[in-house]
Amino acid sequence: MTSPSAAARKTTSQEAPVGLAAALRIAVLRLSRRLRVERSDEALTMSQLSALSSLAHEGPCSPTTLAEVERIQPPSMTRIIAALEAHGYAARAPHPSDGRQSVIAITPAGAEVLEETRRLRTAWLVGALEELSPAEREQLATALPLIERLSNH
Amino acid sequence: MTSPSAAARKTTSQEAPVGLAAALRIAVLRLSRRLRVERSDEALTMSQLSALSSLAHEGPCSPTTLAEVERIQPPSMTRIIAALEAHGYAARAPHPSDGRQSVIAITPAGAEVLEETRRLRTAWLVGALEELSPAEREQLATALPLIERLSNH
DNA sequence: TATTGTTATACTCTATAACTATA
DNA sequence: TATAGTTATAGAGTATAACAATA
Repeated sequence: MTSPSAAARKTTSQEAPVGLAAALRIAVLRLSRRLRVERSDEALTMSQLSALSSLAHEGPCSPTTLAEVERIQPPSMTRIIAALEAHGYAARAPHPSDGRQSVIAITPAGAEVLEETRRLRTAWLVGALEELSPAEREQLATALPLIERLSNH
Repeated sequence: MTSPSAAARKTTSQEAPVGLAAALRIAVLRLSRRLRVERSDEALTMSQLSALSSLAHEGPCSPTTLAEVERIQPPSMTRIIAALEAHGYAARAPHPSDGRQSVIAITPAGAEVLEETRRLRTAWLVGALEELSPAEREQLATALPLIERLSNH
């Protein structure tokens, strides 16, 4: 299905939006493939960058909390944090009162690389977005919170 | 970044839509995670289903053509086709005039499972979409072709 | 020589199960 | 006993490099 949007649009206002679901699934798969390929720098992977971004947003928190925010399992987060620590972009401290927990915090280097990587990493996507018209970018921005709501369903 | 849409909207109509790019990247990563998790049946993976869908859309074609349509490298497509053949959902025939090429075609069983899996696989997403209003689904359907254009950039 | 496709290998991302340490 | 986190292991998905067969 090279262009599933026709089927998507057809069923939009119907009661069971199966066509829209199928088209969205494929569109998201393909764009995520492209985004993985188009990371030119080798510093941070997408998952690491997303976790670092969440860490900046949440403030210092436990690995489990971060796993919940990222909607992955704790063992997966263990590996991501290990990579961020190895790069010096996150630091671990013991929890003041609960010896089982760790507190993960973003480092100044992490905050710096986050800002810089955001610029570099999104360069391809920015280039692609610049080929859309302002009105089309507005349509995309309108749809983004809807996609976020789907992820939280 | 739990809700990047505010930043996204803010920069939408500016010349360099960096905020929109960053938000879209994260939204796509998270929704693709959810979609991977929410495949309850174990019959076909997302990549296999997408390839089978492309095969149905393109008609019989070579592995290289299919790899180009799916925007992955030929060795990756080799594995996907092998899985589809093992399931009996795709069949391989020699090219009539070029001995180097194979012609891959979807089988009746493949077409059947494609239709059935589409229904089952998208059940979660359909459920999520049904919590949007018809107007919001319309907004999403409007944005979908834009996402497709980004993937083809 | 150029093209098609496969095999070999490696890396990322993620999961579940089992374990340790602490509460 | 329950919770936080790690380690061990496995599987999907993808890539590059090297190869074989054919044009």
